[in-house]
Order: sequence, then structure tokens, then C-alpha cells
Amino acid sequence: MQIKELAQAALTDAQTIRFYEKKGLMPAPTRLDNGYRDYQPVHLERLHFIRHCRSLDMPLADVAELLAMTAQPRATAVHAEDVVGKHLQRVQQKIASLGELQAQLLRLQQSCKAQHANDSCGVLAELVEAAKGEACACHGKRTSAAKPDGFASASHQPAPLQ
Amino acid sequence: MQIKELAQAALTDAQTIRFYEKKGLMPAPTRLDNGYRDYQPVHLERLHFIRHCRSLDMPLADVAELLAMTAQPRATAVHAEDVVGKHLQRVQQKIASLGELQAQLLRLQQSCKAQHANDSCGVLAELVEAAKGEACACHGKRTSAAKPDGFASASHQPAPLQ
DNA sequence: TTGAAACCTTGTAGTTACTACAAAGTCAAG
DNA sequence: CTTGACTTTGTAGTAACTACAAGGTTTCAA
Repeated sequence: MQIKELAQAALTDAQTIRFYEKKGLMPAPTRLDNGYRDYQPVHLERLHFIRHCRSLDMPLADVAELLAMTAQPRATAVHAEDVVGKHLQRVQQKIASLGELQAQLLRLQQSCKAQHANDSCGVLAELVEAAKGEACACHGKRTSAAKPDGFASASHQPAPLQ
Repeated sequence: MQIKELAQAALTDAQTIRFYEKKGLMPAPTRLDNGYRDYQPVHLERLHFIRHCRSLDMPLADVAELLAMTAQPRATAVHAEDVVGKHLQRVQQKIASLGELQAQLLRLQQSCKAQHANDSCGVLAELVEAAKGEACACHGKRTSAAKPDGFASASHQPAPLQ
């Protein structure tokens, strides 16, 4: 199997496969005389596994861990649960943050409707004012706002959603 | 005002400010004789605005757009609503995807409890099987799964949450 | 035979919004 | 005079790819 064939079978891209190989997630296949990669069915199985985990939005580090476990016999049984459990927690945390964020953005939109047909847009005015106000601690909490993973957790008046 | 003073006033980092300057979000301040940046109150106001938008998880491109609007008089009033509205849509879409994802992960965990105390962990077995199955189209839909923004949208049996 | 099309190889750079580090210059206090 | 805290610039790293460049291979048709 050439790389493109494998890619198509897993509905992914040849470059993605090379990327996984470089990262150690896919084993390096044997090469043909011309240097082309030559894949076996076992590679497809592994690639399917990776893509499935990715469809569950798991980071590649987690996938690598799970792959290592599948190679081991047992003893690691509970650990696989942990990996999935931690991922679930991350997802649930993101959902919570985004819920708060949504509430804030909806409030922002509301404030616009109240002002619209006016000189300046209410949204813009609101943003400018919010940024000015001493009371606005929203962009202060380094522990929660604009985190590296790209999820802000809204912090001023975290009104419950509905 | 030196850069660290400005940073502390906006509860952010000096390097972040230089980063914003390089990206054109913060105007280059005048320099002191020694080459140090010398900031005015207007810079703090702008930085506050940026950080506030970031606390709402807006991409810097959107923030730049909003900043450009604040400079303009009117005519752009409706457009600011659009920027916020689009961002809200993105957030809501993420919430929906993550809801589906959560449901899938919960199902995965369930399947583990059913199997546990067995040879191999149910989670792992489930993952391996799911990846094998022809029926599993989850990691096939290139349009929805594992998108560049890092949000998978689960696609097999998108069972409603609760 | 020549050329084009479609594959393959490697390497590099780009994406987001920073963060961390290195090497060097500046300034104030003890 | 040294120590420490600040500043400057530049570079590299993060996640998971994606896109591109420059070249080699194979196959098919004119």
C-alpha cells in the first residue's frame, strides 16, 4: 500500500501520516526500491485508531499513551480509563467556560439593541466602557481568562445560563 | 510609564505588550534616551480594550477590526455587531460540538464499567473496536471531525445529551 | 521520444496567541 | 563595584496539522 492509498482508506491526508510517523505515532514502514513507503494492513488499523481518538478530540499525547497501552498486556487497564476520564473533564470544563462566555456575549448584544440607531454602536461603546471601568475585573484573572488553550472563562457577573 | 508598569496596570505581561506592538494592535510608543518604551495613559486604555476583548476569547484579528472601528466616527456601527455576532456563533458552535463530544466520551466510559475487572480495559477495547469497524464513520467526515480549530464534532450516533 | 500528469521524497514555513529563553545594555542601591 | 531589577532585541517553542518548494519516479498518451 502506498501512502496515498493508506490515507484514502483512513479518510485523511498523506502529509498527516508522515507527520504521525515523525511524531512516533505511526511506525516507519518498509520502503520500496524507489524509496516509497510501503504500508501493511496493520498500519491502517493503527491509523484508524489514531483518527478515531482524534475525532474524540484527544490530544496526540493521550493517543500515544493509549497506543502504548494496547501494546502492553494488562496492568494498565485502569490507566486507560484515567486518560479518557481526564479528557472528559477537560471537555466538560471547556463547555462550562464557553457557557459563561456565551452569556457575556449575549449581554453585550443586548446592550447594543438598547442603543442602536444612535450615533455609535452600543456594542463598541459597551466594550470601550467595560475596558475602562475599574470594576471590570474580567481581564484580570490570569488564572482563568484567555488561557493558553484558548478558552476564556468569563469572570464578571457570571450569570447562570438561562 | 515603562513597559512593566503598563503591564501590571493591565494585569498582563511586558512581552505580551511587545507582541501586540509587533502585530500592530498597540501603537509604538515614544522612546526614552536609553531606548526604553515610554507609555502614556492612552496606551493603557487601548491595552485594557484589547485584554477585555481577549477575555471574551475574541481572536486578535477581530480585536484589530474593532479597534479600527473605534477610530472611525460612525457608518461602521452595524459592523461591530457583526463581529460580536459572528464570535457568538463560533462560541455556540463550539458548545454544541463539545456537547456531542461529551456524550461520546460518557458512552465510552460506560462501556468500560460494563467490562472492567476483565482482562483488558473496556475503554481500550472499545476504542480499538470502534476504530476497526466499517460502521464507524466518526473519523471520516473531514468537514466536521478534528477541525483546525481543535473542535471535533462527534458524528456517530449523535445522541442528544440527556 | 518527449511531454504531461500524478504520484513520491525531503525540508521548510505558516497558522494562534502567546511564553520562555538568550545575550546584552541600563539603572539604582549598598 | 557589584548585585539585582529592569530594559532591549531576537529566536524558539507550544498543537496539530497544512501548504509549499524543489526534486525524483512512474505511467500514459501523442
